[in-house]
Amino acid sequence: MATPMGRRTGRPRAVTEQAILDAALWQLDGGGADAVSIRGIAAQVGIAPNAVYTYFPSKAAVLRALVERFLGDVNHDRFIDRELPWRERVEALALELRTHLVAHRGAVQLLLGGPMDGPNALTLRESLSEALADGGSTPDDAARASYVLLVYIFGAIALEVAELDQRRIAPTERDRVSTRRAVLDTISAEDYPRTTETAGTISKDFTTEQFLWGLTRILNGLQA
Amino acid sequence: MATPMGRRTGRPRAVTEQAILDAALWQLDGGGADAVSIRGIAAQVGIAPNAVYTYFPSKAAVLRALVERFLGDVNHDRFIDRELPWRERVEALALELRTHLVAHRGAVQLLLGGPMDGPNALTLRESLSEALADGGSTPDDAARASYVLLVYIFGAIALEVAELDQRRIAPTERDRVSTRRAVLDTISAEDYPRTTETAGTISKDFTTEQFLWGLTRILNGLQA
DNA sequence: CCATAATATGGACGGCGTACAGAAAGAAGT
DNA sequence: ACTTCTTTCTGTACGCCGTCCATATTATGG
Repeated sequence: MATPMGRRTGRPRAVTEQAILDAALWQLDGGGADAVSIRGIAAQVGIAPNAVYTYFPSKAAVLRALVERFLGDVNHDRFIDRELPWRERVEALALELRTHLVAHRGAVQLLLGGPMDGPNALTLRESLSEALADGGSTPDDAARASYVLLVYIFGAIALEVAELDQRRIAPTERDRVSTRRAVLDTISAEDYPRTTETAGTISKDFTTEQFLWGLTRILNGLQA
Repeated sequence: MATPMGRRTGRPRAVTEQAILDAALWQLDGGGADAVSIRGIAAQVGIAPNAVYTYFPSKAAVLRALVERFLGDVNHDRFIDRELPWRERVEALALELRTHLVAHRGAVQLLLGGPMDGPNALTLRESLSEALADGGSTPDDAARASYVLLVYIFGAIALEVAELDQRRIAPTERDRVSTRRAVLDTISAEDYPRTTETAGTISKDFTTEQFLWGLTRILNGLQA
């Protein structure tokens, strides 16, 4: 009972949860959500696959922690500044979220796959709701409106990256299928573009404009 | 060259593509998108797993066809009726889509996972865009607006079912994880509710109201 | 120096998608 | 009717996955 705190005894850990999440994020960026595997993570950090279960109880838990980390990494600076008009703040946050989602585009599948109930997720929803309340909404309407906004932001990126991932055709696609029958294959994670390094090239042109167009319309509707 | 048409020679097929998609849909409803497996489908229709590859070139192709079938099953009746005011038509379609998505809630992951480029998907987008054009939008704006609407509809269901699936805790969740460390597990497809039979119970209460609230606000914003 | 406790590893199990080779089963040509 | 051809189906196998069990490792507290 004399030890200062925390870990008392036993073999020291070889890595950290953060290192594991780093590896997971790397795999996510490199091959999409399906490419995140316990075995891959373990290989990357240099431990046996099952050793991961000392840090997280299951793969699902790893993914949940990854989502939390992702949400914790979005830049809230411009959003926190309560001097700015509320719309500007909301738009800044939406764009910031979008930027991060495009940079780690595999994350959107994870975001939409689980309930947004982690601390960072709740903080995000809450502060978004606050900003909308500053715009004159009742607290109840602000909560609803923040939900609508989150749905739009995540949904838009989901459809966008789905369209982006399309291109590639699977290398192993024999025409076992008889004669005609035009069912084709699409994505196959063959040389998935590591978006962390190419983020700028995608977003600038059409899609951000479309995204902002919808965002402002929605905000118009929410304000009235 | 004398045969009437279609299949000319060879061993007859044991099942049909539709039977395979039926089985896939059954698995989808029973265990979510992750529970759809080639082996499971094959077992259900009574063929060897690899025989499926005579009908579809890959699992991805099966899922794509499943999405198309899903979209083809939505009821367009009230939507097609050009006598109704455009807003009513759009709302009817949105609700119809929502109903189908809640009935087969595993489908939303598939919808958002791939590009919406199948025939039925394009038809949907196009006719939605038409209705919006009836509301006075320019064709360009109507296309953008229909995109926003689809994003909202799919995104809303995605977040909704994510929250629904949460509950269950994994049966195999030892506390290997040391001492505290509060990372829990969630979904585990253990007795996944077969939504086709329970569809009515979920949607009626809070969520449809919330959905409609957002929908009308968005339509307000799109109209202005 | 020993007991204890946390962590890491080796190995295995069952399940997945799917590739390959060969067997089955009708249709067409003689 | 027999043979050939064509398509589909099956047996088998490979590599990958998540995760469990038993065991070995390596610290700390007495």
